[in-house]
Amino acid sequence: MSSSYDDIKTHVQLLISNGRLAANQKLPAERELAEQLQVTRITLRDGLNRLEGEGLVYRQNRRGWFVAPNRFVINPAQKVNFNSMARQQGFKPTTKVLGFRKLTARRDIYSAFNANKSSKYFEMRRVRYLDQRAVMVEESYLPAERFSGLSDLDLSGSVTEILQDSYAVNIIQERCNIQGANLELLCAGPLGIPAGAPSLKITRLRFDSGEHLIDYNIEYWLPHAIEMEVATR
Amino acid sequence: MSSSYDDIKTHVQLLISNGRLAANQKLPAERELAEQLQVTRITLRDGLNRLEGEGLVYRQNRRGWFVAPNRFVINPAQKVNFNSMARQQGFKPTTKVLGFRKLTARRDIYSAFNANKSSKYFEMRRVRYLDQRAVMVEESYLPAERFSGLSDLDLSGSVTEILQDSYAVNIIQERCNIQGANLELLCAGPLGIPAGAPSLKITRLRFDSGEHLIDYNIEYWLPHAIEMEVATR
DNA sequence: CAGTGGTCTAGACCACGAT
DNA sequence: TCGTGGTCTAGACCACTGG
Repeated sequence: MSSSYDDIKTHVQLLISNGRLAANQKLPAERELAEQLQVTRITLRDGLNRLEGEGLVYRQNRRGWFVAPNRFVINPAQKVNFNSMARQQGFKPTTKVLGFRKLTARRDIYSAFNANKSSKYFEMRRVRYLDQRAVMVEESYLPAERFSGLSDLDLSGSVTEILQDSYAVNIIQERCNIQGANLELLCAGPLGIPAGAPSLKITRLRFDSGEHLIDYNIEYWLPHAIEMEVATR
Repeated sequence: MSSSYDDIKTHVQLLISNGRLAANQKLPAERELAEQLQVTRITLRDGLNRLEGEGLVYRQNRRGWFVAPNRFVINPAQKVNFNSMARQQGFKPTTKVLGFRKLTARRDIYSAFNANKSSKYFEMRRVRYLDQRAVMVEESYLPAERFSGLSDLDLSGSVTEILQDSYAVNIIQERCNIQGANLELLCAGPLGIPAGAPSLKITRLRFDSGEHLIDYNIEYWLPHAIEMEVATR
């Protein structure tokens, strides 16, 4: 009843636990592992995909397979600050702004804002890293006329803080939707994985004290890099 | 830049949207689809796996591929009642009890209960169906001495209601942890999918008014059968 | 029992990363 | 440029499902 997957798992765990490989270090090449295990590359890759699903390893486009570190814990029911949460958990967070532009938004966006088709929005796209590993791509949409001058500010930090400090807007309510979704090329690229790979898609609608929608936010997380905590009473 | 995946997706979407195939109906056999598309079975299966990731189709062990219905919306931050929520969304929910036994619990369980190694628990395992499709396996652990006689009750409904009606215990607080996890055979079997398939694992710690842990609950959901809503202020 | 999906072999070519 | 991962071909055998 032992499958070749079990062999692969055992083998990789040995490589890791022998102390030879620490978190974020690269595994041997697929062809070499397949040789060591006497299986075909396709079988080996099936196994690695499963190990990825267990959070043991992760991949990067055409660079190889790496030992996965501990999961990052996020709390979607909080006005999270990515940077401080990451540091609390012993990660070194960084952010790269992929793009910023003004646009007439897609239907799902302007209808969420309860606005009409011709209304203008800022779109901001960013990648978030933990210890140099890209783990999330984020798309934010904010009404353009309300936040004029936004592009002049430092956009690598927390949007919540920018809104507070520069526009005196406080987010006090959120509605999140969480689902598994495949990545389009536009998001898969910055994450360094192939298009079509699975992700955890978190859509946040963030409201101010007047119950007005302020920030329409979509996050695509590597599904095995994180776990979520939600507490309620 | 068109990949064979795009062809497969287009082809399957045509089959569905042509009205020939409604929700929960079976697709043609893999070999037949591969023939129609002039690709190998392994390539076709890669494509179907991706379509599954997009929530378009789902599989059942050695039975075939089916057209996926709409996602079921769950709210982990609520004392959910699976049956009534499902009916609200137009599904026909059913439940099967897989097993019920008294045991000395695993370490993660008795330590969550802040109890010692020799304490006894009831373990209840159930499968939940929506329109005959298995979508979730649930494992509940409850302290045995507090809920004696539990096995004599009807266990196919809501645990929350049983606790209320028969033991006058009210759940007023919950802590959830949500993560992607691969399925062990014990859970994959009842869901009709192969071991190692991905799932969304929701662990709930459910407390009464005295902040005592009452119910230690683990749910394994088909990741593409559901989406989650979380609201906060 | 026939046909299906699940798993595996043994190759191949291409595009991109590192150097 | 060389080696890597990403993708694909063309088969095979087994375990299980369904009639």
